[in-house]
Amino acid sequence: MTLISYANYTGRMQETRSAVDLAELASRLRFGVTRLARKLRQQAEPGITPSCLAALATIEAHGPMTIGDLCVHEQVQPPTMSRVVATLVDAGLVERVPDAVDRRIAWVRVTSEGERTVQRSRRRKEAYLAKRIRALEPEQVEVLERAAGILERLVEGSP
Amino acid sequence: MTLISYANYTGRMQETRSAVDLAELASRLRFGVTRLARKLRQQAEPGITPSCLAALATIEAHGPMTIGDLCVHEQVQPPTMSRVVATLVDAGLVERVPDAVDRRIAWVRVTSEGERTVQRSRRRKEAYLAKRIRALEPEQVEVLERAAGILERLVEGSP
DNA sequence: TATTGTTATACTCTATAACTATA
DNA sequence: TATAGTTATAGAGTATAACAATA
Repeated sequence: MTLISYANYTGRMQETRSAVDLAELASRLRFGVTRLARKLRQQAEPGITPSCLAALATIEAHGPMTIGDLCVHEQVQPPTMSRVVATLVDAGLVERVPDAVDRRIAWVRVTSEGERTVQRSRRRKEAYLAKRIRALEPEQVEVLERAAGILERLVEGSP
Repeated sequence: MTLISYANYTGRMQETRSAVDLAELASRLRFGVTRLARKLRQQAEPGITPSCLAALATIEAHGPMTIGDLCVHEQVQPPTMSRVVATLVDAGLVERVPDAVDRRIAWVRVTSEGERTVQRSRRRKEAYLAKRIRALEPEQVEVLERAAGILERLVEGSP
C-alpha cells in the first residue's frame, strides 16, 4: 500500500507495480515448476538410480564427455562421478573410450542399450506430461507452447 | 510422415498434428522445467538439507501435520520422516505437539524460527528467478504470468 | 609440477525389518 | 489385533583426503 502510494506520488507507479507482480510471478512459477519437476522425477525409470539416469541423459544429450565435463555439468565432485560412471559401465549403458593422445582422459560414450534406456525414460515422463496437457483448453496449450521456449532459455548459462 | 499422410487421408490431419505437437511440447516442457527446478534447488538454504527443507516447507504450507501425513505428502517411508523430523526438532525449526486424545499421534508444528527459515529459502529462490525474469521482454513475462497458473494446476491431484 | 581420474573413508538419506506404545 | 511412530541395520550417493598415472 505504502509502496504504491509512494510510487504514485513519484510518478513511477508502473515500474513499482511491475516489481510487485514480478515477485508474485516468481513465487508462483517457483511453486509450479518445483512441483511439476517433482512429479516428473517420480515417473522414474525402474532399475536405474536418479543420479545415474541424470548422468546418462547428459552424456546422451551432449555426446561423449570426459569425467571432468560430467562433474561440471552435474555439479558433483570427481570421485562421485567416477563411481556413477563405473555403475553405468557395469550396467552396460555407457563405455569408456581412452583418449588417443592424452591417456589421462577417459571419454564416456553411451551404448545403444544406454540410448534405449534414456529414450524410454524420456518417453515415460513425456507421456505423463502429455496426458495432463491433453486435458487443457486449446488456449492453455498455446500458452504452454510459448512458455516452453521461454523456460528453456530462462536459466541458460546462469550460475 | 506416414502418420500425417494417413491422417490426411482419413481427414483427421488436425488431430494428428496436434498429437505430434503435443509430444514435442511435452518434451520441451520437461526439459525446461527439469532444468529450472534443478537451478532452483541449487539456490538452496545453507545449513539445512534438501529433504529437511522440503518437509519443513510442507508443514509450513499445510499447518501442523502428523508424521504419517508427511510421509504421504513427501512420498517417503515412516522411518525416514521420523528422522527428518528429529533433525528439524534438534535444529529448533519444528516442535512436536502430542495429540490430546490419541497419544500415539505426534503433531509437528513449525516454530517461528522454522517459519523464518522457510521464508528466507523461498525468497532466495524467488530472487534468483525474478532476476532472470527481469531480463525478459514484457510479452515474454506476460506469457509466463499466464503459464504460471496453468503449471500450478497441471499436475494437481495426479499420481 | 600440474592435471585427470581413482581409491579409502566417512557422513547423510533412504529403505526394510523388528520393535514399543497406544487404541 | 491394528495403528502410529521409533530403533536397528544396511545400501546408495556424496564429499574430502590421499593416491596413481600421465602430461
